Amino acid sequence: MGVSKSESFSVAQNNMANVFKALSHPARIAIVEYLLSVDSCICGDIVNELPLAQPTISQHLKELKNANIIKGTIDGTAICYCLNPETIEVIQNYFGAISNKLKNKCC
Amino acid sequence: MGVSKSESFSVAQNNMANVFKALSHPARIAIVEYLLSVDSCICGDIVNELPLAQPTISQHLKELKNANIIKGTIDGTAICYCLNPETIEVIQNYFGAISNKLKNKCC
DNA sequence: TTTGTTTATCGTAATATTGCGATATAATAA
DNA sequence: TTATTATATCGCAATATTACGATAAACAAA
Repeated sequence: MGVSKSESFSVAQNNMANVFKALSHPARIAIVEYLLSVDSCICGDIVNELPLAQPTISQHLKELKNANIIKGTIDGTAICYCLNPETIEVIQNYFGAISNKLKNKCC
Repeated sequence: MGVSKSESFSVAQNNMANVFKALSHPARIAIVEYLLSVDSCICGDIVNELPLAQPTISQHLKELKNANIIKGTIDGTAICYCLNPETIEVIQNYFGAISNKLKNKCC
């Protein structure tokens, strides 16, 4: 027991769950909001913004990257992280469809 | 360590993270999609739809309820679950705002 | 080359999540 | 009352997540 029975669900369901899992931690929400708040994509000072150690931030960034929520491009010594509009759109479309179906229901 | 440092983040950030945490498991995505697919709100047969035991489903429903993603109303012996449009709207607005801000950025 | 800067990875302790059998609770039916 | 039905809770084992110190890797500057 204790194993998530992901094989029992569709690939699409697992994909959506993974995107939401990446967003299921306040630190990662804070990272997303920080990336939105800065003008350019010259990041890397996230460590100075959040009350977490550098390895912890690096780990959170990795999870956001794996879920395609952010993209990282190498810029000399630093790495430039920014949000991936494609994944934001996927999420928007998912909830847009839910919203439309909900309108035709009794609830 | 291993404690999620949620006190270090804003209430709003924690709230959004909690909503996404509720959606971060394929079984809960499957429950949401099932609730959308049935015509009425007369539910409770989710146990027959998903390959999980009744206590497990009950636990997943509790998490969706705690995150205000679904509502349950008592209907005799059964309980009628349905999606909560308010929370769906909150999520839509969140990504709508992200999308708008992203349009004005270099990425 | 050596030094400094930036990010990633390893290892590990603390804690949280997942799944389910057993059991409890609550309401209806006989 | 005693079933029956539907859902919730308890308790526990297996596994996953979180956080961070130590360290590595990659690159630029001196």
